[in-house]
Amino acid sequence: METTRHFIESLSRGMNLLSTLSESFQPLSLTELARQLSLSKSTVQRLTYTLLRLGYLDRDKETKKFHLGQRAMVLGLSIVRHSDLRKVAFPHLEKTSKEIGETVNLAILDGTEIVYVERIKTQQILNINLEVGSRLPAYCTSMGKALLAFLPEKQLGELFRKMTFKPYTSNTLLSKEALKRELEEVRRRGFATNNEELSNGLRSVAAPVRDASGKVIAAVNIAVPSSRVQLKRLETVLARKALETADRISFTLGYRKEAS
Amino acid sequence: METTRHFIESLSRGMNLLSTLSESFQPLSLTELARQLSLSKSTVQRLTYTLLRLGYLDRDKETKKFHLGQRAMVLGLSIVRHSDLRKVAFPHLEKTSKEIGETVNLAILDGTEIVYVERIKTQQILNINLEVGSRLPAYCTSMGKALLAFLPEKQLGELFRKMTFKPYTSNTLLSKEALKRELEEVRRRGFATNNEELSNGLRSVAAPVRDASGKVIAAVNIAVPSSRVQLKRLETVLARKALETADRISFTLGYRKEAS
DNA sequence: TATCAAGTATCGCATAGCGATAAAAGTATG
DNA sequence: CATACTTTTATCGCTATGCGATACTTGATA
Repeated sequence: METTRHFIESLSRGMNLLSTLSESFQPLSLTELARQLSLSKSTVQRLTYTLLRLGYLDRDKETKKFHLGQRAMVLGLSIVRHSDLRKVAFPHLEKTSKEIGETVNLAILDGTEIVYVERIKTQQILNINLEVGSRLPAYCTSMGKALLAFLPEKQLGELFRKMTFKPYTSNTLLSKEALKRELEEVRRRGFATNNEELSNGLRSVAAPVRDASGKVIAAVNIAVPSSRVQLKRLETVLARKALETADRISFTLGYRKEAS
Repeated sequence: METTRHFIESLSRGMNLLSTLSESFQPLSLTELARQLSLSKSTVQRLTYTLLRLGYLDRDKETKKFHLGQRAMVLGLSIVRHSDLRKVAFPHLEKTSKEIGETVNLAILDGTEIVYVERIKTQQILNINLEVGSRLPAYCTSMGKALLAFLPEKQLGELFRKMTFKPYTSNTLLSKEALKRELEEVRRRGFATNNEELSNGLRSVAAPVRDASGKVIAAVNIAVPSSRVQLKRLETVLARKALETADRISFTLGYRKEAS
């Protein structure tokens, strides 16, 4: 198959534009979009014209900046609603949260970041504000590490090339070598921890969720305030809970351990 | 401006395909997509190839059917997360739900249907299963009627042409004439009711939410079991609550009544 | 085994989409 | 208010991109 003649460049560009705007915290101008997408202004003009016409974008009359339109909202809601992963995982997450009385999360990997798919929050106050759709760096989050650990070597190598390490706390891993060792530990134990690496006062433990083919597609974690949960309890009791939850979800998704 | 030369047909087709699949309850084959989209198989082959390559679609190895991919999930989550309407409305919905102890919803109009944007559910059991992203016909729902009532004549006329009326209950409105009279009543009173028109045992009252320009962009409703709430209470006490909630959201979105 | 349908692959073609550019509009400054 | 600069809007020649028709392969069924 002549693959280059099957790839529609203009569709790809349109999707990139929509994705860029969906991750932007403020409306963007035509010139800024052209800059971020490395496209000519006239190309972006046509892309935005098309998406405006279709209702995926809207435009502020005064500032001329673009933001997402109603059809994008409808699309986003439909996508999230029909997500099998989220539907399957929700009852399991809820069960675990009720059993242990802690916040339980589900996330997927996008590039070098995790994206939160679902959150079951307890009433405890945590000191970072997260919601469904929030993104965090993978390297200093338990779910991120659980996802990175089971990537194919080649893909992991590519992501390493893109990673920049930032010292959030004195515990944050700051080099590829340190992260590699950590990921080996994750593979050995089957779960990943975050010991105040993203934020002081926050610990978590995560386990990988597998689909029917055995591929790790998501991660579940249990997040706790450090003041209440010691690292030892995290790595034993709560790790077991995270693993059980991930296994239940994986089973519902069709994963069978014997088959791998 | 030469608008036809600015509209990118292939981008439009790709968005339509993605939208179709996001609203489908099961995976779709290449042939079925071509049928639904009225495109040639080879065009759909290229569209799907592109979206597969970008990660927006995935494909089952055995059935060859397409379903949404991980990047679609990321996109959907980002869109929903950054929705101003939802962020603005949530605290107001929550406040009202706490005050009256009933289920409160927010929805937008897409074609002849409403799409649920947010739901604050109480513990009471209701006999239809709805979630964020769910769609219902506009003509027999209070939020649908609140949205239809304030559409421009031309747009409303176009939607009337697309509507098919189905007798969900003995109360369901079954003709354009009846719906037109109902929408006049909505405009007169400023709110819309659903008196067991969609489902026996269910009543609701809805009020329109306006953006800064005064355009009705969403609707809020309060949904109750018929057994507990008489129509008279719905049209007085709860209608006032719905209107107040909608007004608070509208105000936060920048709508100023004096300006219109 | 023959038939039919779905999926995959090819290719000629013309117009769809591109980018360079010009014109218009908006903003900032002295 | 004039000028300079930036952004947005509009135009147009050009070519390669995307199209659809079609052929080929694969899979299912009677």
